[in-house]
Amino acid sequence: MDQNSPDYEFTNIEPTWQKYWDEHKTFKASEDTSKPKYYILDMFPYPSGAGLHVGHPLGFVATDIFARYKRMKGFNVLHTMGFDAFGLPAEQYAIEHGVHPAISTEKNIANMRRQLYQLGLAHDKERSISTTETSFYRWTQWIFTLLYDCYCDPEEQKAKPISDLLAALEAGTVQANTETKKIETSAEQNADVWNGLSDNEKTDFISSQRLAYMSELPVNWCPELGTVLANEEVTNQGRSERGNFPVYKRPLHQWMLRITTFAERLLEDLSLVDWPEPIKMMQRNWIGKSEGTEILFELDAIPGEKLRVFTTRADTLFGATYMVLAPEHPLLDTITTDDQKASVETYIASISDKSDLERTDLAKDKTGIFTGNYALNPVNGKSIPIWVADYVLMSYGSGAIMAVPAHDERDFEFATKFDIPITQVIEPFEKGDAQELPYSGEGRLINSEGYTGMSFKEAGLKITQDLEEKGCGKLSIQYKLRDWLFSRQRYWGEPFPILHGEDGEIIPVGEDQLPVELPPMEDFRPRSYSDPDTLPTPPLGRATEDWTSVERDGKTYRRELNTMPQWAGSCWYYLRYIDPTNSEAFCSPEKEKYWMGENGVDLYVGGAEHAVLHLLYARFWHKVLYDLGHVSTKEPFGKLFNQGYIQAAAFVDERGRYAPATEIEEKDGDFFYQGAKVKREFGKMGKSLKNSVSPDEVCQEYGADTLRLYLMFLGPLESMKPWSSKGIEGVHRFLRKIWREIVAIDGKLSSKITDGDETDAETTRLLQETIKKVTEDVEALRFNTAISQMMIFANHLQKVKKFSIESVQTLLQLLSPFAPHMAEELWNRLGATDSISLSQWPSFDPSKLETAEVRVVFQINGKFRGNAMVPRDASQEDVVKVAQADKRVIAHLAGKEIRKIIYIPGKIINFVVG
RNA sequence: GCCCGGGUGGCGGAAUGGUAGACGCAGCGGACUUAAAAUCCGCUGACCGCAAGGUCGUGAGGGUUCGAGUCCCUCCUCGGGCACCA
Repeated sequence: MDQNSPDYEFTNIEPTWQKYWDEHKTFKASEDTSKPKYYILDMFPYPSGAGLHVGHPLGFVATDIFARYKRMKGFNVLHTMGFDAFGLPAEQYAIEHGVHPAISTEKNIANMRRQLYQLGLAHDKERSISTTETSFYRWTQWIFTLLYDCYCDPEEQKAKPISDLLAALEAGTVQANTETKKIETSAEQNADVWNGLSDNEKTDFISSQRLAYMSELPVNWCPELGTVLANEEVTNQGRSERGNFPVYKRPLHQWMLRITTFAERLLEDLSLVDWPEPIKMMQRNWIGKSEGTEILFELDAIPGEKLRVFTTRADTLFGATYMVLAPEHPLLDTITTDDQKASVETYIASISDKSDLERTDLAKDKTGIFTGNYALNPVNGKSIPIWVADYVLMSYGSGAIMAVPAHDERDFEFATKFDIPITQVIEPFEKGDAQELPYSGEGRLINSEGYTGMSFKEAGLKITQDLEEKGCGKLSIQYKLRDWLFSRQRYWGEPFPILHGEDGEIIPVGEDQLPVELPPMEDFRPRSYSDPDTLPTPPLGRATEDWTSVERDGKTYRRELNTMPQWAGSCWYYLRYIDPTNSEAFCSPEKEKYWMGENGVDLYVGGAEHAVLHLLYARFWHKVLYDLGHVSTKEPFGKLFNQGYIQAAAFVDERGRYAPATEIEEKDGDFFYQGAKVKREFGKMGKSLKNSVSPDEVCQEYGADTLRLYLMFLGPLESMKPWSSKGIEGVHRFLRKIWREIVAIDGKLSSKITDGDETDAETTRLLQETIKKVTEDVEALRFNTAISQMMIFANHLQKVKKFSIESVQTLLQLLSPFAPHMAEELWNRLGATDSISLSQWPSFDPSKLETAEVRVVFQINGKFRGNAMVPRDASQEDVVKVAQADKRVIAHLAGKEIRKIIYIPGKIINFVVG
């Protein structure tokens, strides 16, 4: 394709209109309450050093089209884009390129802004922000102090200020249980317990309730990255998502966010949002709610001490033939008998050396050892041996289980290996169903004394009830979700607004002292280690004394040296778009109410890779802000849409190396690089597969309008599809076709255009159909079929001799969200003085869609045998007559008896024959 | 292993239970041109047939229905998620 085609000069047109929109602030969003609002959002992009490839704009173009459409439909649209520029990827890029992240980040943002600009996106540029700006992260820090100053009220399941808790404790309306670290409510008011506590105990208890807290817990320590990572940032191979380095569990003192207290609401409120079902499912699985029974087992040799387990199958209690403790279980030492002490210690040592990877994936074989001690089954007093095994996890339930080998695959495997008895207590309802053990299905109880014969469901409830009466059991709910590890030992992140006193006192930096700015540091690199036993050292520890040390009321404090993780900024950026320059608040309440409306963000588009991480974290923060009255919706993102990835062909040679996709020659279905045969595969576009296609190249060669159109024409937005530069000619031809129908070779308007109403009936009908189809398709984000329909109409215009200016103006309006530059240019040449982007979306007249005649298909036994035009309101009799006069129908009916006739007016007439 | 989402021409993909393959790419033939590019017209699922037309055809096999790519059951296969969560 020659970019200097004499007719359609997109190289001039596109920059002209981009400048026009800029200068006229065409897409500036303001709080115009006379119009309904529409808030459309793209997932927060990270400004990669590699720049965009054509896969990135897929979602950006989709939201742009939809936003432009909504604007033309009369909505006040908020659509902008900022940059998630803090975090590991940005910092790793800086390290790899030997640049300071502040510099590389700024450069990468500038490049990305340029790339986005040339796509003609209708963003409100004045609302663009970056998480690395102090005016932004001061509010990230502010929200952190809110989390620090809050607890979750167990009754109301609601975040409230710590001062409320203190007041309640002092008034005695709630009690502090210092054992379980739980807030308990009791009938009578009693402040004695609280008043009896020492100051330290009080502080400890309060800390144990804060939504942001410090804790020493086994965390994911990645020595090579020099930082700890959240569970979500560790692959199931036990390596870091970024860099694929080994990760070790180490108990370290870290900041955590108590997201677990919101587990139930995060689960429940999924019903409030319009999200793809698979994403909701992933969140449900991640939260992992499980209803069951908590059972207390007395210990044979240790009176008074009890072992707490959680089970979802209380009905199988009579089948519990052994117990298992997690290796980290606090009672393990107490329980282990003297003769077993040595072997247990050897066992613990053998597994503590293992990484998570070895403990889970590779260790298919169960390991464990007997502790020497026994527990008593509360239903029958039988003693049950207690083992320790690493297949039980300390982090779930109580870190101990009752093992029922007959009805649990894992327990069965373990029992078989260690010769532990297996007692069947459930048999299938239908005898003859899978009798083989382990059987984990439904059934009725056997070998269970008084419960024998009951259905498993009934028995589960009854046993739980009976245990509860005896005080050794109760219904219980467990979640897989863990608290969120929130600190990183890295430089490029938001500093914590926290000060540490010499005596261990922790105080937040006051609101008037925010932001705590990241100190400029030459040496920002993390210390990385190959020895997993080294402790992390945050780079901020090397900042100058005047930053790390702070005076408050005559006391010296040390700043928190960790930084926040990547996810912090993306938890609330959508609220800042609403009021990006506010220096008094993160967002003004009035603007928040207007733009968030009833359901929050009206459309949120992004990849499915954020299904649990970002979306769960952001929902959590939003709920806290909601509880504290800072936002007005329960959920941040009312509707979510996942766009599919764009894949591209990549070519591997014999030695497994990737050859540049641009230099591949194809011959008879085989592919060659420099004469050598290579194999084709498909993968995510990127540097490593050497198959990136930059939007810059495509824009230069075909223009942004063509790229936008092609990205949308490739296939359904939600599905994964391969990029091929071949097909792009098609949509480019379509645009040029429209151009030529409107502009003659001499640059004047085409002589085919007539003034006044459309005179051609078919053009009128097809235009109506096109308005209808495009409107419905855009509304449902089916951009590919909307484009097809416009192609059909353009092909029609080409065939007719004349068409009205009005018809073609309407077409341009339909086209304008997709190819805005060309649409503006032609709209302008047709005489308009205002932007097409501000014109009103065409509506269709259903009555004009109806034709006097309709095509009815003839079928014999459901098989197509012909068709004919009949009057729209033709009766069955009339249609039968027409059909029976058809040659093919006659042939197929010959000698057969008509048993039945099915007539669907305007569609088919079907003869059922014998 | 469990839970989702797919499988339709040479390719990307269209089809409220009602003509499978819209639209586009690629391919073939033609027009225009000194020639090319661009553009336009025609053909293009497979097989049989001069044609009219017929038979088959949406991963495989069964079923429901007058009629199934579409609904139900079983299986194969690709992609994604979770994975000792008691």
